[in-house]
Amino acid sequence: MQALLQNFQKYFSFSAEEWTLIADKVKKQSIKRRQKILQEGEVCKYYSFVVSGCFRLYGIDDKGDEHNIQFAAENDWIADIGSFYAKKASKLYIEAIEPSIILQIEQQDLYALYSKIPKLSIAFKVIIENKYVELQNRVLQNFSSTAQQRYVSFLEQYPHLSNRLPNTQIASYMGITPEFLSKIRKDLSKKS
Amino acid sequence: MQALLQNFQKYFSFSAEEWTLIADKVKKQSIKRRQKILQEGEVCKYYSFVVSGCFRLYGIDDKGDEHNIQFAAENDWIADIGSFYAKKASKLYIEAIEPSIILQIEQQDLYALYSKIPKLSIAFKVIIENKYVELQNRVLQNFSSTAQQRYVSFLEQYPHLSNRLPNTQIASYMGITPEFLSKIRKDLSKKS
DNA sequence: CGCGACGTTGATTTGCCTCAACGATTGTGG
DNA sequence: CCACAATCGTTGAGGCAAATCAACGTCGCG
Repeated sequence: MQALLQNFQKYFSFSAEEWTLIADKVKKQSIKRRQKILQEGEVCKYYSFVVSGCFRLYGIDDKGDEHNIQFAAENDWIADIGSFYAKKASKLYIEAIEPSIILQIEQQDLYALYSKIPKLSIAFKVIIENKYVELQNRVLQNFSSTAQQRYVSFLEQYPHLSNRLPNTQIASYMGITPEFLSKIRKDLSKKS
Repeated sequence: MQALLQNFQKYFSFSAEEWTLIADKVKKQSIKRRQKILQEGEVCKYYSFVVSGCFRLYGIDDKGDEHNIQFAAENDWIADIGSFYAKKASKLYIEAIEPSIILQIEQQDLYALYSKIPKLSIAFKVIIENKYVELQNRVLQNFSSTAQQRYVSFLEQYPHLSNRLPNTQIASYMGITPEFLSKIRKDLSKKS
């Protein structure tokens, strides 16, 4: 719970009373490796804060291939935003890549807190703004760089992820096949 | 100004006093075709609401090629979110594709309004959530479909854009060359 | 131990790009 | 109002980045 508090206070300071209100609605969960906290067809009921471990948000296409949209490790948030806010059935999955501990808050509880603590809605606005900018940069990069360049900048941008994720997952995030990522890695090792 | 009010009230109802506060900070602008309201290196000072006309948000890569990130036509919002909130120099451009009329609000004015009218920050949170979901779907689609499939769904998803945008701009949005889009259009016309 | 996830390699194929050229349309300055 | 330039859409030949398919070795785990 301390982790959540510290993370929030990076953006905004909450009073003790405000903090009590929030903490009251937050539930701690232990999640096993490969366990899914969201499946296609379900409504995404929770916004989840990762205390420890690592998750991926992904979709499955018509051919049955998986495509990673986002990773979330320590101090990051994860949810299917579209499903969460519209209360619509999700087309995505959220799965633990490692054994993890998370804090979850339900949609209606979060909304209730928004009206009691306006600052909280701004905090969540900031969270999503940052994620939006990240996604936007990713779209731009996908359009303007080769897979090799994108892989190198992935390593630079997410060192805390790249040294613990299987290459299969990184390939899926980059939108390439694991085979091709393997070739990229080979080429890079030759160069140095 | 009526356009803005109607658009806002789709999400939230503001009182007359709240509305006065907001309207007071909003400036109307006429923008010519090809005129830029944001250039690389500038800080994005304004969140802009499109009353009439059409804009594109784009970046230029190392090779000098342009890549469209987003379009905004009537009743849509446009800004470089990253630059706007962090007050950092933008790497992007916003350009009018048609002669346009917009309503602009400055960053510090918007922030001041957030604290006076908490509902407003939630409204802007909703706006960005919707844009986030749109971007996320786009990333997924780019990974799982061919350019032809993506073009067909672009036509379906944005009929109000596809019938007024030059194909060059659509190609740039899709991340393909105009030449290849031309071939896709040819193939599609054969089929039907 | 045996199975499934993971990483790698090679041969072949394909989706899309590059470059070059050409009409048609638009728009703009003289 | 015309002439010329710029933008736009299209076509074709050739090339490259990445996918596909198949095979194989390794490792961790039930």
